[in-house]
Amino acid sequence: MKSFSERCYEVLRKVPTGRVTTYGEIARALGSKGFRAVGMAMNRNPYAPEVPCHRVVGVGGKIGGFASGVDEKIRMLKSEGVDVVEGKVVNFDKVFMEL
DNA sequence: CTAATGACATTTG
DNA sequence: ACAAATGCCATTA
Repeated sequence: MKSFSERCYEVLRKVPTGRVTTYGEIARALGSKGFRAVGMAMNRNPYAPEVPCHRVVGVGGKIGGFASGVDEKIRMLKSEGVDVVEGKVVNFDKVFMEL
């Protein structure tokens, strides 16, 4: 029996480079509305490079937060081709990955 | 087992 | 449109 967090990692690891998703989508994909619980799992993130937790943003493409710092998260996204301005993802609708 | 917390989202002011 | 308050779920103390 896998914990809720592992479930998040499973779906999140499906997100390819240059693409982002939201906490709500992940929770919805798991059949739950615990957006916050998803964030907790991301913060722990035991599967560092395997699970691209930095590709998870809030609704509307808002970056929200990051364990290593929001700046680091934005930097990684930009490095993957996702443009971020003012802590928000540009072209969010285009980079958004629906689960 | 109960209480408190958090990388959110939605509803009010 | 922005800021603050409330509600939600799972995890941790």
